[in-house]
Amino acid sequence: MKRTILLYGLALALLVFLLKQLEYRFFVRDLSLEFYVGLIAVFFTLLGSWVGYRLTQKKVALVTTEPFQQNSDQLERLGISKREHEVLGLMAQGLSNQEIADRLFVSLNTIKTHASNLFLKLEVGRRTLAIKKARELGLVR
Amino acid sequence: MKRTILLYGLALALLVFLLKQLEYRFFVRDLSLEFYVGLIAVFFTLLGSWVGYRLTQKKVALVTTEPFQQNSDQLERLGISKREHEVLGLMAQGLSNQEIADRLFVSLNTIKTHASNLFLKLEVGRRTLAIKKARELGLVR
DNA sequence: ATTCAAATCATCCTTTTGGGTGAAGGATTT
DNA sequence: AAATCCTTCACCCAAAAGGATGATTTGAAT
Repeated sequence: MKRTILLYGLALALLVFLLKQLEYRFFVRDLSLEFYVGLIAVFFTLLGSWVGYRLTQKKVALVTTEPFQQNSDQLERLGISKREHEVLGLMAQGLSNQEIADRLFVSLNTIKTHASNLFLKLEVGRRTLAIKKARELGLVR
Repeated sequence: MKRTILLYGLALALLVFLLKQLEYRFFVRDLSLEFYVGLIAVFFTLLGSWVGYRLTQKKVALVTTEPFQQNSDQLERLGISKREHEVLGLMAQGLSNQEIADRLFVSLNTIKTHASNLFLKLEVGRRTLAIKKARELGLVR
């Protein structure tokens, strides 16, 4: 970002310098104002859209390669505990309640309780919908 | 897109017009060239990055809503029929077998048969795993 | 010390899913 | 015509998931 601003400033300075040179060396005052405006407009339009492209590209890259930074807010908002989040993650990987129970060294009933609470907090009535919603909210994966 | 180009042209024309007016009414030739350049640069930088944002936004939307071209090969490879694929899609949206049956105007048993065949072809034993695998193979969504 | 949320487990009961098998009608291919 | 595939549906049975409720323990906050 700092590099971008720096480049921008340099480009601006360079352009002003070039125009000044033109002005004194070739009496370019005779050139129409439209010409100036057009030249600068084209230049900065290109620069501007390049910058815009750069900025959005970074955002896209973040989204696609690292879709994980917002889950905390949502987790807190929905009141999902650490353990519940853990269960939710294993659920999203396609594990059955029994497999989750074995993995976490607790009973099947415990996982069923966690699952029920998760469904309440996510406002869904089915495991598949819970997984879908959790993914959409960025809570898992 | 045409609207964008049109807006762009109008903005450029408007700016030239305004500068012309300034030039004749207030002898702005006395104002420094740097002022001109700066003004136009800021204006077109904003316009340019707005356009750039617009363009990339569309690209992003396309990417996120349409990541689809490879499923056909996998579908054929796994021998998944049209109807089965349809059921798979509704499954991935979190619908229950009963809901899928209602949606497709067939009986619950029919959907269960499709589901069982899908699990065989996808080599999974659970609905959640089928959804996960289907997603990974690009068969749905 | 009391309160409170989180985590654990249980029991009972219903619904959903999944597995296995069979079968009938339709379309396509051989 | 026969074979094959797709789609549809049925029945039976078992496993998994889900809903409701209550209880115990533990750790953190008040």
